[in-house]
Amino acid sequence: MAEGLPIAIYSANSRFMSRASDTAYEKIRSFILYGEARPGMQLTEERLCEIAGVSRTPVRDAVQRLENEMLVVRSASKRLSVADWSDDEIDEMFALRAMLECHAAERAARRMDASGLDRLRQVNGELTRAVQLATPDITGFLEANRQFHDLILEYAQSPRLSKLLPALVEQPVVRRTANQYSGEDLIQSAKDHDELIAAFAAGDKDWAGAVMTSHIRRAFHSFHLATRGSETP
Amino acid sequence: MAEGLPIAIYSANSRFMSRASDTAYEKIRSFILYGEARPGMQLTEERLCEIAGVSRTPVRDAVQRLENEMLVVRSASKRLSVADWSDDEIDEMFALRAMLECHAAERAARRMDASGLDRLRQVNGELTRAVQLATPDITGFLEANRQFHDLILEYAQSPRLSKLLPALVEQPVVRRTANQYSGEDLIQSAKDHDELIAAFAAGDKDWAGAVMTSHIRRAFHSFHLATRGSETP
DNA sequence: CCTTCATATATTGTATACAATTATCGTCCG
DNA sequence: CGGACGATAATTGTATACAATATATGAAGG
Repeated sequence: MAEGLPIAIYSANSRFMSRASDTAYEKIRSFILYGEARPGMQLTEERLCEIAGVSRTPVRDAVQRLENEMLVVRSASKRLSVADWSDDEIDEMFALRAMLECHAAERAARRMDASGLDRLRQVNGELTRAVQLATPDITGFLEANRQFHDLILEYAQSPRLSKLLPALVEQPVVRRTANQYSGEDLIQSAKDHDELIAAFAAGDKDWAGAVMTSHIRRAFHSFHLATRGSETP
Repeated sequence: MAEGLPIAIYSANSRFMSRASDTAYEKIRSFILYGEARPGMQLTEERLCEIAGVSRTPVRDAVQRLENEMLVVRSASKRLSVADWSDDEIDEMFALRAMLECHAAERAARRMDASGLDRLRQVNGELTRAVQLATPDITGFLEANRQFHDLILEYAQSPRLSKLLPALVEQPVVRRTANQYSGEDLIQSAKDHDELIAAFAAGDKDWAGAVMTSHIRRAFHSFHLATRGSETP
């Protein structure tokens, strides 16, 4: 991190990584999230070495990280496989995420300053631009969205939270949800962010927390609708 | 685990561990929590090898786990040191723990069965016996307390939660709090557990959640009083 | 044909040597 | 005297060989 102190990392992948264990982490993660990996598929360390192009030592390092994020699971006999989340587990991820992001927003509301507000406004400006196009720019939306939530986590100033939250914001779920968003949903997201900024500017932690909670829970229900039809959870 | 499936592990140390990386984890953890380690003290992998009596490979494995629990921290230049939690961080741990244990209790309330209730009653019987002695048996209390909360986590049936919670229940804090407990506080703990069991028996998730929240927050305030005097957080 | 057990194979776990990086400390120059 | 620079030592990162463990295979016995 540039500042040299514990800073929020919302997404699991921070920017500048050069070590073999980091590239292994990135490559294996991509293989699981966007590659040929399928839920439940077995993984051997040797296979992962081929994918990552490094030896087993850094691969094992990367695997332990992925295990913590529960992207890979380890059987009783220590064999690895790609995680296969049940519907209940995904619901639980959203529920936990809603709680923790609400808490983050509350803390951030108490610690926000003018510079933070500026940065939030700028990022949400980009987000708004991305979603107001004739054909919304989903990738641009996702990146700005990540930055926005990352900023809040930074201002929450809680190393614990910064460690816990990333494990609950898994890209496959976020992406699947975003792809199903209607243009209207995306615009509502931008509006939520605007309201969050207003709550931060007012220093009203309860307001900020409430907006964040409904923001996440709306995403939850969009996801539900998109992946499982209209049954209410 | 006996059942062979993902089961809650409330305390970070499960029972039967034989591999070098596991013994390394245990030994280093004890060194930090109960040994000569001091907050901020620098650690080298070589030194940790001596402590654990194994080579660097399993030590590095153990260190990564301890890093996740934030018992050790890594500087920008990758050097290790014993974590030094600020007051705010400890407060934050209690706050997060209260949220997540409340959530666990709510889930457990929906999933509790007769066998679970029996097991909870038995464990809390042991806890009650330990605290009703003329000179309370703190170690016995801690062990029964751990088992009690562990059982709830097991019945919450949330692998995510089982992964997140242990990082928030660090023994130094628990122990320091317990040592400061008055006999009356300990007896109140046993009563809280009785009420939790009642809530579970009734299948009332809101009741269970509320009791759990006040249970944790009382511990928080005992801790505050014991370590920082009467200032209200 | 099914089960049991021993052997072979695959896979994970550990130690160690070496490479890369970072800190330390003394020296030189202003 | 103080700060920049460079050599040396300390520390972490990676590859690889070997050990331990788990799974698969297949033959023998019922």
